[in-house]
Amino acid sequence: MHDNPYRTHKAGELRAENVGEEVRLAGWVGRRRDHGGLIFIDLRDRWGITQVTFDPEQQDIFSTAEQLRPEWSISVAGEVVRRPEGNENPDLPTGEIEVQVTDLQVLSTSETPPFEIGRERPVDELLRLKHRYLDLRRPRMRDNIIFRHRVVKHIRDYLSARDFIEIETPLLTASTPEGARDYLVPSRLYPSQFYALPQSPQQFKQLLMVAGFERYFQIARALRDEDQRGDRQPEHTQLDLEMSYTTQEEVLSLIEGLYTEIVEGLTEKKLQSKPFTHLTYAESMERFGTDKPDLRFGLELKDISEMAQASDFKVFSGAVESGGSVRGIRVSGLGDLSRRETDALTDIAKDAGARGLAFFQVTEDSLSGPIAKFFSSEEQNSLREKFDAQPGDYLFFVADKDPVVFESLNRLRLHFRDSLALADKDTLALCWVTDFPLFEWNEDEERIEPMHHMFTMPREEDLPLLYTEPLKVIGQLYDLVANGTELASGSIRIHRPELQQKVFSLIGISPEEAERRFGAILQAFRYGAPPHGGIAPGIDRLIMVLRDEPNIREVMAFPKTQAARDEMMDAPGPVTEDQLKELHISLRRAPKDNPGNS
RNA sequence: GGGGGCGUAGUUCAGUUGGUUAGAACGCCGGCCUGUCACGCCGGAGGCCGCGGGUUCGAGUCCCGUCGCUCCCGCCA
Repeated sequence: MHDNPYRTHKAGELRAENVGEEVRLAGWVGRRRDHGGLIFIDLRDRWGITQVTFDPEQQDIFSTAEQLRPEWSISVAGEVVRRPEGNENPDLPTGEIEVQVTDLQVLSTSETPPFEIGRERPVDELLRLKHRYLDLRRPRMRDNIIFRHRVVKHIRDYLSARDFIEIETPLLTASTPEGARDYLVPSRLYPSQFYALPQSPQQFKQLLMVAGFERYFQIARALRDEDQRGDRQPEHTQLDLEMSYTTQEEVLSLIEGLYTEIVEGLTEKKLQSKPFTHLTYAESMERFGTDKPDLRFGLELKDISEMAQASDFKVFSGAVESGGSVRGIRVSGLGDLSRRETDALTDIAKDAGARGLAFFQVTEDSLSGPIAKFFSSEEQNSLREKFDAQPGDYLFFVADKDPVVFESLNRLRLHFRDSLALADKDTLALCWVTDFPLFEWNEDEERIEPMHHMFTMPREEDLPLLYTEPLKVIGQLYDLVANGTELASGSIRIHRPELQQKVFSLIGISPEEAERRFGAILQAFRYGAPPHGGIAPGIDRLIMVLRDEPNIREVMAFPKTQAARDEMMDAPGPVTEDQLKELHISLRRAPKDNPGNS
């Protein structure tokens, strides 16, 4: 084996036991401390930092060292020496030693970077993205990307050890107008026709089950042409997974084992519950007002509809009589709220569609607040008991249709989580939410639509309901939720063509349309399709949660801006006339100049 | 598509009721310094106040427009 001309060791690995060794290191100049007669450089590579020293007795080297500037790429050779007594740096793994440089090679110089690499401070997002290669040198980003690799490697090992095989599915495929907007790719060979980039490999993985691979996974890119969020990018990565002859319980325990290993093996976080909590959709809504509850803290919803209906407060009784409900939460530790503060809380409820927010403050022997006068002392006492309320607590209520009540109380609950710091950030509350309804009612279009996707298998015992009350059918659907973030979503699939046809007809897809849009999968199911099911955990969100990152960009090497631009490569951008001609495309208007700051 | 926040030195920010020459810290450049590790000390350079228009004797500051970044709603089976 040839000796590497640049280095013999990594900058993070030298320790006291290496003292006396002749080593060579390569990396970037980090902070430099020039004392005139002695120069210290923090040499940084992917693995860490080693302090190297330059002594004026080596004249040539010393005068070169005086020229060194941050982010120059250098290689140095020298002896590992123990630092003088009292000069160790306990903050550095390599802090007991340093390298006395006897040879210095400048491999390349650097302009002054647009932002400091070694200092953790906020930098304008656009500047970071334009110089992503520099942003990625910063320890936070470097560690996130390396951590991500370790998680993905663990996933591959875990699944490979259980007979799963990784199979790639196409990036160029057919458009499926249902769901998110597709990214389209024009076809050169077929004028006026387009490929679509996959929103997920859903149909391919089911076809792989028909093909007999039994256990498939893929670290797959999924693309959706929709507007961004803090946890949504145009392309994201999911662990796509599917099994034949399986059950919901089997899928859940497979993923639970994987996530337990990842959390316990790769992070400092602790799991709130092992095994993970299981909630039905109905229970999750009832207790938390959402199907992705943060279980690290209380503030659970309670239903007081019965009492509210009998009360003199028309807002309450009216809501129940028109088919809605009245629910509330108890919050401690708020002190005395000012008008401004209660208004702000009311705005949170209103943003979620509520018409207002009713509240009481609990006193020594009753309730106080603007609406307390509508409630008899018996009613006030029963409210206090229902919520186990102590003096000083606040009770907040929303009266409306159920979806509005749930959404507004959910938002209030999350607001108090953050404002009162109720959730321990080192705890990971992983939770399965199951038994989702198969369908939901679309108010706008006045039709039934699938809650998850149209290939989901109903519960066996609910099959008859498909013909009588389809909205009551529970699907074999499951989500994995971590601290209020949805991490994964999956289902047992339909594998019998006639059942699939029934579901299509319920959601208004004719046999002809079904054949046209889902022909391959329907046809495949006629050839002895095995029962199968799977799940698709999002990788980016998992890394976000495990690294406490507030934004998905922090866990992706090359993300796009909120406006879906790649500011480094300057994409999207115009193409040449020739390219357009080959694609049989003529533009209605010339492309805008690329946006800039001027 | 809608709403909020932001845009001032290379970077992060401050900038009073509109008022003379737009500041700080870090970074950068130069000098001094042999045990620093956020090294220290001295000195210096660096500004189309995002862009365009308006109000005004006078605009970083007020108004209108526009561009960009960002957060949220819609959207995302």
